[in-house]
Amino acid sequence: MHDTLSQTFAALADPTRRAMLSRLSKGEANVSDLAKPFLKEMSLPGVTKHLKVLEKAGLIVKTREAQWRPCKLNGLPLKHASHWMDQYRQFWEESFDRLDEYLKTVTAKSKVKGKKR
Amino acid sequence: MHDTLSQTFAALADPTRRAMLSRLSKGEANVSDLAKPFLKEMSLPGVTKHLKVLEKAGLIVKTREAQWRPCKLNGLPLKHASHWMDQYRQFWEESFDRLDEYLKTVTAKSKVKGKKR
DNA sequence: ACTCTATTTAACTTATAAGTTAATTAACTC
DNA sequence: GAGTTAATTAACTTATAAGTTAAATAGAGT
Repeated sequence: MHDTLSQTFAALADPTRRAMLSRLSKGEANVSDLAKPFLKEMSLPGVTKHLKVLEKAGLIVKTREAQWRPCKLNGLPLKHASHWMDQYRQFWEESFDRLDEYLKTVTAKSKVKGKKR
Repeated sequence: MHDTLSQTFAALADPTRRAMLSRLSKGEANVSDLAKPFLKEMSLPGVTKHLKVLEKAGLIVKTREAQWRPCKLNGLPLKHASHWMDQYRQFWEESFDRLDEYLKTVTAKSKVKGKKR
């Protein structure tokens, strides 16, 4: 699937990539900076691949500076993802449960009323 | 990767599954209800598999009612995902760009100052 | 028990993701 | 131009995801 939202979520569905974004939220970093915390678990080309996924998803922007490739975070895809999630906010906010409970109570009461109590 | 956040994002990284969640945000639905919009593009077992992914990610809860399996949306994983994203909010909100611009201006000015203008 | 509807499981294929090592490109330094 | 550092590409392996068809299970209704 190559729709934008799917690409964004797919890119976020990996702890290594999320850690890279977290690092970038503290400021620009080049590839070897970003790789450093992972080189015990992973090869450098492995890191490059993760960065490619993030770049294709538009979550990072890679520029050129001599032999380095400074990367910076781009929030736009996160904005879209976050807005998509907002439509479900009622399903995790406490007020929803309360409203739900309230509506159930009301419905129950009107049923009793309908029975000419 | 079987960490919770990865599972959530992976489950969301598919338009069919997101459409199913959207349907469930309008109320409970059983498997065939959920399947209906996709049966031109996909077989029923295909649908079942998508629902399993959503269920394992905790995004839906499946119950039993005779031969039907009513599903309902569970917002908790979305809550966690949304909170995770919040740490990046500054990267998509306009105020960030402004702060960024402001800081650049300040820096530029102090450089001039440093030159004993 | 037979049958119909709803849903899942099994077994399989194909595509994609995630990782590797080895080789290559790019830009710098001496 | 030889060597060094930074990063990527190529070629490959292995694991997982996404889909299929065919068979099986679950629960009614007759």
